[in-house]
Amino acid sequence: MAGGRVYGGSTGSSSLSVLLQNQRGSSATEPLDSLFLSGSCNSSSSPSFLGSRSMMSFEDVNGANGSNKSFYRSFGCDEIGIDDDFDEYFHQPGKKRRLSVDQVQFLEKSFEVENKLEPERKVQLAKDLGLQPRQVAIWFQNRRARWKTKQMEKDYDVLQASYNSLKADYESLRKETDKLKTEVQLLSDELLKREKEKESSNSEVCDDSNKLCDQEELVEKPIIGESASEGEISKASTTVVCQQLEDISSVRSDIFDSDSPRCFTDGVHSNPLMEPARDSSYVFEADQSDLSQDEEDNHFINRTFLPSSSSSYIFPKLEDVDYSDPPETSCNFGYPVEDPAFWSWSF
DNA sequence: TTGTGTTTTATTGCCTCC
DNA sequence: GGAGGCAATAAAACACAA
Repeated sequence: MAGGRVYGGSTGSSSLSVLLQNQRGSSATEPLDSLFLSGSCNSSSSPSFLGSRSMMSFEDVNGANGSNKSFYRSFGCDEIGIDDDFDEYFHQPGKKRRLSVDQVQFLEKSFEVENKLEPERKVQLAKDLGLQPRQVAIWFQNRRARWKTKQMEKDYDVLQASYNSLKADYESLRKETDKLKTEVQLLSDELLKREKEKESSNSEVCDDSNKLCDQEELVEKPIIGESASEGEISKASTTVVCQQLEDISSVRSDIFDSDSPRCFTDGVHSNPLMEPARDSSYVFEADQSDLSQDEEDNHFINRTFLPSSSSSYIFPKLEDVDYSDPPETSCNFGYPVEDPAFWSWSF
C-alpha cells in the first residue's frame, strides 16, 4: 500500500471518519450513524451523498433513477436538490463507479451483522441504497473475500509466532543435546582409557594367577558340582572367597572414580542386569572358558553368591529382559537403550 | 503531469446444493 | 437445471511520489 493513503482494503468503521473528512471536508466527528437514523438529511449532510452519483451510471440507470432516489427517500431526503449532480453522471455507460462512503458504511454495518446475504435482505439493501441487488451481492462477495484475506493474515501471524516459539525451544534443546553428547564422549573416552590401563595391570597380575585359579576351583566345586552340598563349603574356601572379593572390589574402585556417572553404588553392581554389554551374553552363561579378569569377577560373583539349588543361575536370560523401558535410575542418560551407541559406553 | 501501486467494482468460469 | 458462492482476473478509480 502506498504511504499516506487514507482509504484501503480495510474499510473498517475506524477509518471512515477520516475518509469522510478527506472526501467531504466534513468534521471527523460527524456521525455516520445518521445513515441508520431517519430524518438525518439536511443541507449540510447532503454533500455526503454526492458520492452516490456513481450509482447513476449503471446500465439501467434510466430505469433506476427513481430507485436511486429511494436511497435518499429512505432517509427522508426527498428534496435535496441534487438532480443536477445525477444528470451529470447519467450517461456514462460502461464506467465503473465507486459506491459512496455512506453506502459503503451502510453495507459495512450490514456485513457486520451477517456476512451472508439472504435474497430478501439483498433486495431490501438494494432498495434502501438505490443500488441493484446484483451490486449488493457483488459487494458482499468482494467483502467476504477481503475478510477472508485478512483472516488468513491473522492466522498466518499466529502460526508464525507459534513457529518461532517452537523453533526457539528446538534450538535450546539441540544445544543441550550437543552438550550432553560431548559429555558422554568424554566419559566414554575416559572409560576406554581406564579399561586399557586395567588390562595392562591385569597382564601383570596373571603371572600370579595360577595360584588364584587353583583356589577358585576349590570354591566352585562344592557349589556347582552335583554332589556338592552347602555344608561342604569349607572354612578355608570361605576365606579364599572373601579374599577374592576384596581383590575384585579393589580393582573396581580403581577403575571407576566417584565422579563418573554409573550404576554402581559401590564396587559391586547395584543392578546386575545392567552388566556390560560389550558381550552381554557372558553374564548369563555358565561356561566361559576364556574369561578376562573383569569377566572372571562377574563369573565369580554370580557363581558364588547367586546359586540356585539346581546349580543354574537365577538371573533371567538376556533375551527375557525387557530393556525397552529402563528404570529412571539407569545410566542411559535418556538415550534409547536399543541404540548401540548407548551400549558402547553404558554399564 | 505522469507513472506506479493499491483498492474497489465487476465479470467469468467452475463448483455445490437443492 | 437454476441459484448462489468462490477464486481468479480485468478494469476503473484513486493516492502519491518524482
